[in-house]
Amino acid sequence: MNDLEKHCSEAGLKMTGQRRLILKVLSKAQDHPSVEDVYERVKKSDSSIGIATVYRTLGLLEELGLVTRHEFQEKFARYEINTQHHDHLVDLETGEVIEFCDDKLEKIKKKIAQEMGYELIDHRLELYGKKIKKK
Amino acid sequence: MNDLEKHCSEAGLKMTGQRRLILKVLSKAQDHPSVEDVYERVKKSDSSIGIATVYRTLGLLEELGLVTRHEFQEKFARYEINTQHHDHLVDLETGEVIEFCDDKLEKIKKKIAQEMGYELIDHRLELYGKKIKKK
DNA sequence: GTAGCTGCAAACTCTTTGCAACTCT
DNA sequence: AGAGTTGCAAAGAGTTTGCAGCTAC
Repeated sequence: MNDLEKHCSEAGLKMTGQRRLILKVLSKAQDHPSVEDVYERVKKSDSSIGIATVYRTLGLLEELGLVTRHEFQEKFARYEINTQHHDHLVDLETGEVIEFCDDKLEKIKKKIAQEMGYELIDHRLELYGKKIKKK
Repeated sequence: MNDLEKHCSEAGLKMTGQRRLILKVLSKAQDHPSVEDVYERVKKSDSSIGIATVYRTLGLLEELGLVTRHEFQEKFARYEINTQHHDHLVDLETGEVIEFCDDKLEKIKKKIAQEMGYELIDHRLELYGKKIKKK
C-alpha cells in the first residue's frame, strides 16, 4: 500500500479497486487531467467504472487535501495531486499548463493579505500568455 | 448616451432598453454580480426581460472587453465592469470580494512570464483568506 | 455482518441555442 | 425595410444524487 492509499485508508476510506486506480492515474499524470480525462484513463484498466465514481472520488480526495481542483477559465474542473505549492502559466495557443514557483511572489502575496488585515489561507495565480517566437 | 453605451453603439450593437438597463446595473454595482444577480436587478425596472438576454448581453460585453468574467471557485460566473487592472481577495468567511492592486506584484508577474519565454496576455490572482481578529 | 461503495439513470445547475415575433436604425 | 434583438422553451454541458446491489473491513 503506497502513501496515498495509506492516507486515504487512515482517513476512513475503503480502498476499493476503483479508488486505487484513480489514485494511480492521478499520480502518474504529467498534466492536469479533467474528470473526463481521469475517467478515460481509468477505463483502460477497468472498463466498467462509472463516471459518478470518478466524480465522487475526486471530491473526497479534495476534501482530504490530497488533490487540488482547478478551473482554468474553462467550464469544467481539472485535478492534480498536491505536491508543494506552485502557480500556473497557461499557454493560450496550446492550452498547455506549465507549473512554476517563485519565492518572492509567495512572500508578496502573504504580505498583501496581511496588510489588508487577512490571514492568507489559499491563493491561486494564473498567468495566461503566448509563447514568444524566436527568430 | 453615456460612454459605455457609446462604446457598444460604435461596436455595432443596437442600444435596446434591455442593454441599457444591464449596463446601468453593472456600472452601479459595487460588488461582482452573478448573471442571476444582474437578472434580478434588471427585472426591477423591466420585469419582462429574459435571462437569456442577460447571458447574451454579458457575453457580448465581455467580447467587447467592457466587462470581465470571473469564476471565484464557484460554479457560476460573476461579472464586473472593466476599470484598471486589479486583483481580488476573497473573504472565505463572508464571500466578500475585495479589490487590490500592487505594482511590485504586476512587475513580477510580467517578469516570470518572460523568463519562461511567454508574453503575458492576461493573468488573474486570487487570494483567499480569513479576517485577522483584533483583540 | 454491515457501513460504505458502486454503477446506473434520473435530476440538477448553469449556460447556450432555435425560433417566431418584435424593434432599433 | 431589414438586420439585429428579444423572450420562451428546449437542449447542452458538467456535475450530483437516489437507489438497489455489491464489497472491504
